[in-house]
Amino acid sequence: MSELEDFPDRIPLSQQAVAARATPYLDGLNPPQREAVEALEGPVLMLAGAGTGKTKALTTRIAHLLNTNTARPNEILAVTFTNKAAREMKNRVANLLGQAVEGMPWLGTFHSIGVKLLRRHAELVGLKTNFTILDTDDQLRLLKQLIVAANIDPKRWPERHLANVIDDWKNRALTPDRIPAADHGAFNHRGPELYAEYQERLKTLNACDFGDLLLHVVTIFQSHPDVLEQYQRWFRYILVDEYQDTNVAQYLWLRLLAQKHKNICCVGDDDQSIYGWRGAEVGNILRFEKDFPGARVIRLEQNYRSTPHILDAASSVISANKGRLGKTLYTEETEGNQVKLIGHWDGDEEARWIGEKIEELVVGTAKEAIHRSNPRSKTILQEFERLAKKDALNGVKTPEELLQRLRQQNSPLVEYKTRKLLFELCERQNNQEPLPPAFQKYSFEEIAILVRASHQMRAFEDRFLTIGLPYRVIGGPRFYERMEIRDAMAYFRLAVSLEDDLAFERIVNTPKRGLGDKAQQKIQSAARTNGVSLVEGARLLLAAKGLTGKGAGELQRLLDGLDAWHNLVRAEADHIEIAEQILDGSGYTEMWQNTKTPEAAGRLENLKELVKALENFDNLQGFLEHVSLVMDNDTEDADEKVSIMTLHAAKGLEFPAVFLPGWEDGLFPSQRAMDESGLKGLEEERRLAYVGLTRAEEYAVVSFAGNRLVYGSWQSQMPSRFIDELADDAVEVLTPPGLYGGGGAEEVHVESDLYEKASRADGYNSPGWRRLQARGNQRGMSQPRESRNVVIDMNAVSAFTEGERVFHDKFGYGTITAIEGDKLDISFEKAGFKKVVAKFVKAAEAADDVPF
DNA sequence: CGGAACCAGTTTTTT
DNA sequence: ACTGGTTCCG
Repeated sequence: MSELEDFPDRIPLSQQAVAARATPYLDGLNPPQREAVEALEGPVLMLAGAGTGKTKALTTRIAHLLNTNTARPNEILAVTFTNKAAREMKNRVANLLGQAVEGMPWLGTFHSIGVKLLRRHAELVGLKTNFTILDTDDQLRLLKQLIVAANIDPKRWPERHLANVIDDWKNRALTPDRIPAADHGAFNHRGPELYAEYQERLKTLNACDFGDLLLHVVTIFQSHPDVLEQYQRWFRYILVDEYQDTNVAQYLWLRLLAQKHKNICCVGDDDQSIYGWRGAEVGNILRFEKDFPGARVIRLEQNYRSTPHILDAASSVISANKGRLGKTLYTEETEGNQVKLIGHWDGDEEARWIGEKIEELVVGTAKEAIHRSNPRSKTILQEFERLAKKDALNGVKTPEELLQRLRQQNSPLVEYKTRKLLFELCERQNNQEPLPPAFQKYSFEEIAILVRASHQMRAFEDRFLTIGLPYRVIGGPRFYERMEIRDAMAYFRLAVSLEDDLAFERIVNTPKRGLGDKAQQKIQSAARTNGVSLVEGARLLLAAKGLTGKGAGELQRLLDGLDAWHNLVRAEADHIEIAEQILDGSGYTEMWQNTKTPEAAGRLENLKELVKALENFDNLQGFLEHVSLVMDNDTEDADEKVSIMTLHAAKGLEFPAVFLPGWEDGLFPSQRAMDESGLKGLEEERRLAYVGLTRAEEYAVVSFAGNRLVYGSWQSQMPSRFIDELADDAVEVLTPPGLYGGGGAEEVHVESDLYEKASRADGYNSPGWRRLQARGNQRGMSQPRESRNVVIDMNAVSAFTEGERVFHDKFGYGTITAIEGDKLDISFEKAGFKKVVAKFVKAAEAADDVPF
C-alpha cells in the first residue's frame, strides 16, 4: 500500500521558506488561532471554547502543514469521533487549499483508522485480515448465548448489562487478563470470566466488536514495539479533535503513536465534555501538559457565535463547576437579546407555548421574503454560513461582492452582525419592504429545540403535528439499525461468507420457514459436534435426515439459495443484481409485501433504498465494510423544518434560535446522573447546560414546567438549579399566558378571590428567581407588562399556612405539612406526599367555588 | 407456530 | 404509559 511507504525524514521548511510561501488562509485568523496553526512542531493543546473557531484552526493547521510542505498528506494522522466531523474536515481542508486533498488516508474517525490498522496486523491478535465487525445486535445475541451457557438467568442478568460492563472495560483498555480486582464482582462475579469467553468466541468467529477496533490496536502496539515504531515514524503529525471525549483506550493509542515525534495537536474543551457516561475521560485533557512536557497550551476564547447575553448566561452556569482548565469566552459584539426564561404549568403547556412562539418567530419573515424574491439568496446564505472574519465584509456593497469575498475567505463561522448586513444587502437589491428589527425573525430551519432526554420530544411532536408545524427529529433510529435493513444485511453477509454464523442465526427463520427453536438447536449441535459453521452443520443435518417435514424442505431451499448467491459473489456478478436476487429469492421481500401492518410499506421502501445505496460501491464486501463503520443518517431533506434533538446530539451545531425546555431538577439535571455519579454527574449535566446555551446565536429561551408526566404518573417539578445559576443580567423573565396571574392585564382581570390568591402565590421564589424579578423591574427593562401587573410578593408564601387544606389540579386535595420558601410539602389525599411549588396550589375553598 | 397475556425497564449514543 | 420481550396456551 503506497500510503504506508516509509518516507525518509524530511527537514521542515525554514521559517523564511514558510513565510515566502503564499499563505492567504492565515489572514482570516485571530492571533491565538494563528498561533495554533503555526506552532507545527511539538505538543500543542488547543483549548477552544464553544464557537471560537476550533475546526477552522484545526483545518487550517492541516492546510498549513501541507502547503508549507512540512508534511505529506499520508504523514498526517487526523482523528475525529464522528464520520460527519471527518467529512467536514476533509472538505474544509480541500477548500482551503483550493483543490481536493489528494489522499489524506489517515484522516478519519478513531474507529475507521483503527480498522485500517487492525486489518494490516490482524494475525497479531489471532484474527484473519478479513474479520467482520459486529453490530450491537450481533454482540447482544452472542452475549446472551454465553450467559445461558454459563447457567445464568438472563432475566436477572440481562445481556445488556454484560455488554455495558465489557464495553466499559474495553473503553479502559482492559483485556480479560487485566481486569482489576475491584471489578471482579462485576455481573454477579461472572463478568471477567464471561468477558474472556466472549473474546474467545469472537476470535473463533473471526469477528470484532467496536471496542476491539481500538483495544486490539493498543494491544498490538504494546506487545510489538517494532510495529509501533513503524507507525510512530509514519505519523509525523498527529491532530485530534474533541480531545475531551477520548477514553482511556483512545488516549493510550494516541500517546503511543505520538511518542516519537511528539508533534501532537489536541483540540478540545473540557467544558463540553458530556460523554463521561460512555467512558470519556476529561482527565485526558486536564493532564495533557503532564503527558507532554513542554506542551504549548493555546486558548481560543473569542466567540464568534453568540450574543453577549447568551455568552454570559452560559459562562455563569459553567463557572459553578470545579476543576476546569478555565477559559473566559468573550465577544466583540455588543447587541443582542437576553436569554428568555419562562415557566409553564406542565409539559404540554410548554410545548404549546413553544409552538406558538415559533410561529411568531417565523411567520412572514423577512428572510422568507428574500428567499422568494431572490432565488440565489439561499445559496448566498449557505455561503455566508462559512464566513468567519467580520472584517471581510467591510466595503462589501452587493451580494455579488459578498459572494466573491466568501469564496476568498472560506470560513465557517456565523455572527449575527454580518448576517444582518446580508439581509440589508439583499433587501437593498430587491427593494423589499424595510426589514423588521434584526434578530427577531427566523426560518424554521434556524430554530432548534434541545431536550435532555428523548422522551421529552413526544410532547413537541404531538403539538407540532396538530398545529401543522414542520419539524424534524435529529438522531432517531438510524437507517442501518432498522430491522429490515439488518435482516437484508445479514443475507448479504452470508452471501459473502457462508461462515458468518451470526448472520445465519439472524435469518434462518426470517421469513418464517418452520425452523423454530428445536430445529435451530439441532443445527447448532450438528455444527458444534463437527466443528463446522452453521451452514455446514445444517447441510450435515439434512444429509443425516435429522430434520423432517416442512422445515427440512425449507432449509434445503435456503441452503441452495445461499450456495447460489455465494457463487454469484465469487463470480463477481453485478452486486446490485445479486442483492435483488437475494431479497426476492429468499422470500424476504414477499414477507413484507404480505404484511398488512401500516409500517410494512415503509420497510419495503427502505429495502429499495438499501439496494440503491449499493450503487455507490463496487461490490457487496465493500458495502458491508462501509456500513459497519459509517452508520450515517444524514438524509438531507431540503424542506424547512424546526429541529428537535437531544442536547448531546446538538454538540457541534449552532442555531440562530434555540429553545431549551425541561429545565427542572430531576429531569435536567437528570436525577439518574446525580444518583449514579454524584457531583461528577451533576457537573457533567452542567456542562450539558453550557453546551445547550452556547448552541444559540441570537435567541435562546430556557423553560420549565411545574408538572410533568413521568413514566405515566404526574410529578411536581422544581425549576432546575441551573436556572438559579444563570447570571441575572443575562436573563429576561417572561410570564406565561394562561397561568394564574399571567397573560397580562388585558386577559386576566383580578377580580375574584381565586385570582387574587393565585396571583400572590405566583412566581417562582427560589433565590435566583426572586433576584431576577427584582432586577428586571428595577432596571425597567423590557419586562413584559403582565409581570409587573402581577405583584411578585416577596412574602408570597404567606398566602398559605401550615395545615391549610389546598387543591392541586393534578393531585387533588391535600394538606400542607411544611413550608419552605415557595416550596410546600403537601400530603395529598389521593396522590400521597409531594413537594410542590406554591404557585401550583390554591386554597381548597377557592377551588370548591370554581368547578374545573 | 402464532396470538394473547404478562412483566420489567425505561438518559444521554458513536463507531 | 409504553415498549419489547418472554411465556403460555390453543
